[in-house]
Amino acid sequence: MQFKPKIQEKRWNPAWEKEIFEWWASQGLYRFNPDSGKPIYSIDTPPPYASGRWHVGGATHYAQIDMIARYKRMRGYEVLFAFGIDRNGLPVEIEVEKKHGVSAREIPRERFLELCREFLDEVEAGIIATAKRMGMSCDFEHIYRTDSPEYRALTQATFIELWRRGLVYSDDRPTNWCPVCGTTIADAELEYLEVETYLNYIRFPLKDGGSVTIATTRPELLCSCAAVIFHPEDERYQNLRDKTAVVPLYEKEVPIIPHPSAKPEFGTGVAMICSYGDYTDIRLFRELGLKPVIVIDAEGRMNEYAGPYRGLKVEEARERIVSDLEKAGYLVKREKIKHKIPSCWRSKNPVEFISMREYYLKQLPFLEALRSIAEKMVFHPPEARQYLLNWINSITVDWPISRRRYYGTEIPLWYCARCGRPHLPPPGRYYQPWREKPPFEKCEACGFTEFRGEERTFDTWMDSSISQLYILGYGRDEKLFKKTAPCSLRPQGVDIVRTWLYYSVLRTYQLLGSQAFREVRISGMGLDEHGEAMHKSKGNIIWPEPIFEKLGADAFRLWGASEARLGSDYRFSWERLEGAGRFLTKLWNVSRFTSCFPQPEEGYELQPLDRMLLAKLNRVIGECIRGYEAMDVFIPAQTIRGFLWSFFADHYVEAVKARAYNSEGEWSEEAQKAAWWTLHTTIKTILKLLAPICPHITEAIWLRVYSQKSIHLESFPEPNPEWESSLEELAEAFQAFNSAVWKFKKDRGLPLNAGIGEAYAPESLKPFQADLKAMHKIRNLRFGKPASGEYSVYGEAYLKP
RNA sequence: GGGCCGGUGGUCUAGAGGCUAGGAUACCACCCUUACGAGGUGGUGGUCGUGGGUUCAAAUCCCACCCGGCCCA
Repeated sequence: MQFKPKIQEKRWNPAWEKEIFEWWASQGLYRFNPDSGKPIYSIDTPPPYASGRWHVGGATHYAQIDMIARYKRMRGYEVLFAFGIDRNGLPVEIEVEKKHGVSAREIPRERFLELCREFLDEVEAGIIATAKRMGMSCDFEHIYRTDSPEYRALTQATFIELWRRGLVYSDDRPTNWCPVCGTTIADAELEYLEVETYLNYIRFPLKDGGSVTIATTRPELLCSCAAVIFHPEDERYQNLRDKTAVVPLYEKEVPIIPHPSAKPEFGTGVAMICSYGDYTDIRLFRELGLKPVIVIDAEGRMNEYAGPYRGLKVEEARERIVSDLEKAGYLVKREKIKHKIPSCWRSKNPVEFISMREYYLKQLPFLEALRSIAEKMVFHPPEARQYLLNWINSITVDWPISRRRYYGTEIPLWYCARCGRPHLPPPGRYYQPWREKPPFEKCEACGFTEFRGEERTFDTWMDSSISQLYILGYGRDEKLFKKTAPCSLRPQGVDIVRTWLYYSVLRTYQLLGSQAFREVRISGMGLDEHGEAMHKSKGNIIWPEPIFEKLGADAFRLWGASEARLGSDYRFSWERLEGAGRFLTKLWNVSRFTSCFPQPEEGYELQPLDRMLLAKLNRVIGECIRGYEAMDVFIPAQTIRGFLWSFFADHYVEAVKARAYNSEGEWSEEAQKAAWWTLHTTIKTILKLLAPICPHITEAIWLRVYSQKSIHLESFPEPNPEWESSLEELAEAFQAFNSAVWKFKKDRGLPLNAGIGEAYAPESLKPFQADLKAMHKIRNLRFGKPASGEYSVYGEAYLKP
């Protein structure tokens, strides 16, 4: 009998991946059908931010999410695997300003928005192309964009709802303000940069005589000093208790208070509390009930409270006041120090804490409820929950949601031009108050008929934090929303737990009183070869496209799955990527070998060797399910690789070859067919187990050998109780015996296909007698230990040439 | 400064009290075997970050420290 492989090509060619993707697309394989009757599994895929392409870390992240989606589909779910593009926010504005050399504040707003849109379209196209090239199975026919009128209308509608419920307020508050960017900065956007500055030692006279020296890096804030603190256990200053200090130059009396926030080792151990030099100041003003005086304006200049320094920039005022203090004899000394100051993440400029009227969304009243929701959601890995809890526990102020920016969702408000009363439009459509006429006739308070449109936009997290509500149809398709909420899965990186995850959980609770997600998957960060995060500014970004060209998307995906346990950071490595590529070659060839043989449906009689393999295969199936259910694709990737390569190919296939070919007719037809059946059953199972991770190559093999229909329409394998067998326990002894024989031949300089005269194998391997004999070409195969004679001994194997 | 995570052959990774610390990759040697040389087989290579402690027994638990990462202040 002649055996010809159905798979003709000797190697897997990654270039075929594109055709396979097209074939899927032409069938609409991944189209979401809410009416299929299957249970719905919804995935709130992170909408990638369209300011730049994906690097390998980003691409890996999305590839892993795709594996989960494909697994869930094979488990019988109707998977809502959304794909959106996040297009709101500051980074896009910065890129556009750079690219066109314009300033958003200086060109007409309409024109600026247009430039942003052009830029976003370009970047978006690149991201989508990459997503498709990776074989992602999201619904590309329904991509959403966070800057679309539909999306922004929903953001605005949710704001209107929260406003009506009294959760939005505007307030004078110390706000992180970047004088360079001219915008408020959310706490989440601050960066702490180390800078060199002077620490100034300033003598404060005491009201009852004597003096105390304080140390400060912000002498220009002297005019806003409201208290002086020392550490309660600092023995040097116990005599200061209940004393009053006099602020130099301003002659203002302030209390001296013992407080643990004072660091005895910093400066003199005595500090002044001003409004506002840093977060400690803000906290203490609140805690001690002090009255703040704001002395810096929006341009970063001193105001009238600074007296003679009015109109000066902060840095100028600092130099001037230091020299004035020196002249007046208050400056004790100056020291150069390095310290970390809160800075604008964009301009790297120190932020000032100034008072601005901004909109806030209440979050403090919800923290307790959010903690209990965090406990209810299932986290993968479980310890990732702590990231969210830590963040919730550290929140002390409400969320500032208004931004003085341009490319974002507009705050839907108009103000009466006479009395200033804010008016909300009805929810439903997208409003741009800065360019539109208000949808009302006259002020409900004073009856005036002219209005001023709000010019500010929302913090972009106001948009992003409703992505899952948007994809589930909230406010747009109530029928769908009823079916799908809460969202099944939020997959995201660990770096945005405190923003995206937290805000989503908060907003959903505020709007619906319920939990946003059933499950949350938190993955680690993709790092470069040296274990460092990839940043444009560092110049260490690795792009995935050359990898797709050279090794293909499947090799990349397999690498991305095999690199680290869920939650751990993973490093890029070409070496290891190539290793993944070699595994695909192995898979291809072992499938090619199997494809030589017919696929019997009956008339086969499983041999012990076959039953051992199937029992092990059961174990592999169980392990893969366990891994996918834990959302940790590392587990199936490693399990499949180890089984297919180190056991199936190296041991089972080598052993069963003789029986499968049966060229001497030594085996019965039933035994030969059993080899064929087992080979095909194993390959089919492995292909399905691996299909979520390597969707292209498994499809290519599937279509060549097993079916006209896509493998991705198959059900995921389940362990088969009939395959359970105690023969599985013999696997190790079987491998050990094979290794012994191979080593024996190697030691004697014999080729592996050389014959052996006589061999003793462990008694337990007797069931495999015929296969072992043929596999190693042993003329006399016995079991147990030889009574006498000269043998080479390898463990439990006794061998004679 | 705080929290969390990590440190295992040259490189990467598994192991969460008890088999000879498993695997990948690289390296070396051998084998051109009726799927695969982009193969196969075998092998060299480890003070499990450092120092203490608990235990009959520690890579694993505890303490301190060092290094790296992420997040926060």
